[in-house]
Amino acid sequence: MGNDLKNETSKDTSKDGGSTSAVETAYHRIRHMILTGEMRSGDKLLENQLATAIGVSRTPVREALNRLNAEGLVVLERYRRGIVADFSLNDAMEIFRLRAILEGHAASRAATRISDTDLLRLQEMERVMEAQFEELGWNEHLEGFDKLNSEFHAVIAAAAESPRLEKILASSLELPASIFNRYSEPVEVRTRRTHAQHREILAALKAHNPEWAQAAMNAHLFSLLPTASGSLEHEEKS
Amino acid sequence: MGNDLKNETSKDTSKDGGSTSAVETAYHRIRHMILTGEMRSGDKLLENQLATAIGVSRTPVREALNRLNAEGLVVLERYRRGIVADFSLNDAMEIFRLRAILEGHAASRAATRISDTDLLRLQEMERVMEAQFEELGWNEHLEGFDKLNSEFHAVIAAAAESPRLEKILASSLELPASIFNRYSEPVEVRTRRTHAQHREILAALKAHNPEWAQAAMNAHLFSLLPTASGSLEHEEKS
DNA sequence: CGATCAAAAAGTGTATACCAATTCAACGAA
DNA sequence: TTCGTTGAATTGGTATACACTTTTTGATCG
Repeated sequence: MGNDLKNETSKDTSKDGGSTSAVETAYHRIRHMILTGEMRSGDKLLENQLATAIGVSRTPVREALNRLNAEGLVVLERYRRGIVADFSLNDAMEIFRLRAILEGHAASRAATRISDTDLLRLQEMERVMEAQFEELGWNEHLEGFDKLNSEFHAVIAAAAESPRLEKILASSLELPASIFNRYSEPVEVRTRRTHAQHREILAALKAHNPEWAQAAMNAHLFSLLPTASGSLEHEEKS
Repeated sequence: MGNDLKNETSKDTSKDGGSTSAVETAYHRIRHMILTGEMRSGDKLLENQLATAIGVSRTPVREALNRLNAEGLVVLERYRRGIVADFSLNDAMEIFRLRAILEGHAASRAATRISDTDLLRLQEMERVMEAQFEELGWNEHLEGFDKLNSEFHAVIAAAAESPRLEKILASSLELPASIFNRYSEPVEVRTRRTHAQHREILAALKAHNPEWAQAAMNAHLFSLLPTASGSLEHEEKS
């Protein structure tokens, strides 16, 4: 299309390409800050401050905050400034309980639907996760692990071919990594077990056995669920 | 600037009272139109037109549309006008499958947590539903039934004491009544069965028996799930 | 010194105007 | 018919203004 510009106002000439919308930018930036722990529970989220920091106006920031509020990562109350949500031990337990139910169901459906190429992708992801762990050790592998792990679960959720299920898992049951690490067992305890469980889930999917896949996924997630015994120490830090 | 217009343009917007925000007003109005079938799948949702119709500005209408989009009732694509979402048979089946899983879990939890006053509320609701049916007959009772039925399920979801579960059920798994009626068995077939199932759920909750409550709720929802006979309609998305 | 309360400051909710990017619809040509 | 083309319509986003509410500040009082 030979589109000749009639009025190149030479204003901002934004280099960001414009392909991603301003809300998307704001949403991902803020979400990332929360999930990685760059922002902590209770931190203030001021619309103007975020807008200038991200480089957009208040409007898309407000939309992003609303989405994050709906997802439970941000608490918004009328006329009050937003704050990063606080996750108690009970919240973490609830999230893992629901994830166990829903991802178990997803694994069950995925077992009879997943493609061979997706199976290979999962296998490769797990291989890389384990290789990084061997190479980097107990703690250094975490940042890469989190990303691959999310992707591993996301591939299974997508293979379930249930768009609402996929959306719920992706948007309503996230927990900031910092919170997860606070309530979970130490890395040393859970890493090897997680890899074994991933391998078992993969085996069940390869066998196209829905019950096995569901059970393996359930076991995996329930094993991550923080124990109720820790209810004594949930008001540790302020 | 004639900033003289207070608020409450011609219509008093019913009994809401003035304390609700403009987004809430817009959200509930549009949502109601979709769920009751006043707007049908594919209908256009123009921001300006909705804004003037509801009596607010574009800004809150946009927020409302975004929320409805996230809930799956509205389809928004960039620069395109919003349309009321279309629900295929597969969509209806998916929704009831997920509701069965999640409301079954909710019923299980509710069985050991529900208060006596909530049990009485449920009993009363069911009594009214059945009385209205006896009085009004097969079709005339529907509009009142839908409301009470939603409330019945909502009370159980709330009694589960799992806020995220409650929110997911309330916001991500709704189906417009018109769609439900299109895909479901005719009223005559399902009404008596529904009342019997409600009574059974109530009995299980009264007995504080989680497994029974879960099974009864599952049976209830699966019995409403449209039959898979017409399995492959293509639902094209591009 | 600390509690209380009212005014000032800060922040959100909404309206409005405006423009760019894109879609939508009507028209005309091959 | 079926294509492009083109102008109108619509959304995405910025900016500004202001009402309403919360939050902070600061003065006053016990």
